[in-house]
Amino acid sequence: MGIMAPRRTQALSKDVIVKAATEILDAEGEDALTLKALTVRLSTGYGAIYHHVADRNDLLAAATDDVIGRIVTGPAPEPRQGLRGLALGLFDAIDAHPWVGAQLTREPWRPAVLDIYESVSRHLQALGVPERAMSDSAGVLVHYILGVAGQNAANARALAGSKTDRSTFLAGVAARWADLDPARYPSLHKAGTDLREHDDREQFLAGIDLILTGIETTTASAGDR
Amino acid sequence: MGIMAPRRTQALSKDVIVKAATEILDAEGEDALTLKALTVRLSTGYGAIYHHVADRNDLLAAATDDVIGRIVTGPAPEPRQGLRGLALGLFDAIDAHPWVGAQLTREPWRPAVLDIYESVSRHLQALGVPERAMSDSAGVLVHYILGVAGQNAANARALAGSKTDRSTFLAGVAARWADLDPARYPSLHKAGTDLREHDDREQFLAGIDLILTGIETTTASAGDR
DNA sequence: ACCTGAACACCGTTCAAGT
DNA sequence: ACCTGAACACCGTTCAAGT
Repeated sequence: MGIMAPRRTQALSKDVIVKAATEILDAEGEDALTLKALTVRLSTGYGAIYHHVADRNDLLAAATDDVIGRIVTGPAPEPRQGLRGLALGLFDAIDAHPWVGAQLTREPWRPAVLDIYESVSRHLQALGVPERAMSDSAGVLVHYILGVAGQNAANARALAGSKTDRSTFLAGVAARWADLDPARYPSLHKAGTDLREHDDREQFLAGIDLILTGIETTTASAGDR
Repeated sequence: MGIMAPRRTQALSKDVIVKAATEILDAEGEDALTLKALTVRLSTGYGAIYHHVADRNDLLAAATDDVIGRIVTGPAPEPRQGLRGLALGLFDAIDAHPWVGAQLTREPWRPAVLDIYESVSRHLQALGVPERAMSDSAGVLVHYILGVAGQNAANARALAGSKTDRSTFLAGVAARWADLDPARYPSLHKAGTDLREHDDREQFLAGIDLILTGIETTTASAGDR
């Protein structure tokens, strides 16, 4: 309740800024993260932020690295379960912070994606995938994970406006598929009518399993190439 | 060479606008597509464009639907080759128009992604994938394709600024991986030193094959579930 | 070194006015 | 119906000036 202009009590730092940005992103979505909103939340000026952070994109990337860095794990006792655990951890993190999904596909050379690739590679190694098959195997898994991440981000963006929750949203997608012209989209039309309940977390894991089976089958039968 | 203000000779239409937008996107990248740039290129005003098009995003989506709609194919004589052909067609299209890759992950309920999903489903059906495995199988393939699409878009964005071409860019990525701290990123470090020449088109196809093998192995051994 | 905030150079979108 | 372009409401970023 002083009379003077309220100077910040907590010293500004990149960490503090990234944390504030993360809170805005989680609460209000990607578009809500404006420099203006940050200055208000941190009761500071634009220059103070730019003193610690290169630009808005640097901020998004740093926040993404933070989230992913917490998920990525070392090798687990049982390799296949370890890989499934890593995949689910990433899925849940991206589900909780959908803006991460968008950012991952935007700057794939930043630590976040490197951490994912590295962690996937280690699990594959523990699984006994031979050296020569590593790059293709890790590649397909990482691309799949990033693909799902992007979809989750898109869904969240669509969800942000409306008031519907996730399961009714997915049911709405199924309903829209069912409404599609059966002549042009026969498979989707059928899928839409079949697919009343759609658990995309389970489907994500089913995809991981399909890919792992493909890797195992291929490397087991190609010992003599 | 008339004296009067040069009224447009060609009538404006959504098609004409989308075509102009595509040319700008291909030539100068995603950021270059501004409404201002469009009015200049079409020698018209903002309102004329908004009369045919809902907003900038509608424009990007329509351009994406155009590109993808030309690629998507019906079933081929040999199903597995047909699927590989579809995948390669999509890869090449996204390689030629990287902004498409970004847009696909942004609005997955638009015709572009529906067409991809539908086409993948048909090929899988021709391949003999049973009904109950369709949604997981098509899902993993589509997510993988969209993941690669997103990466291509990101690479193109990074490439846009610099003058390097694609192969030297990918070599640069490998070099950066090799430079990574071997303690924190042992797998990536090793991959970077190994991976001198990296053909991502070939790796994309290898991923498709791994997934197809996984689908075939899984559905073949699960006849009794 | 760290911070402030007015100013700058851009956006997408609207809308009263024209043909 | 179709088009024009000034005006509006926003952006991210810079920078001279302060402490």
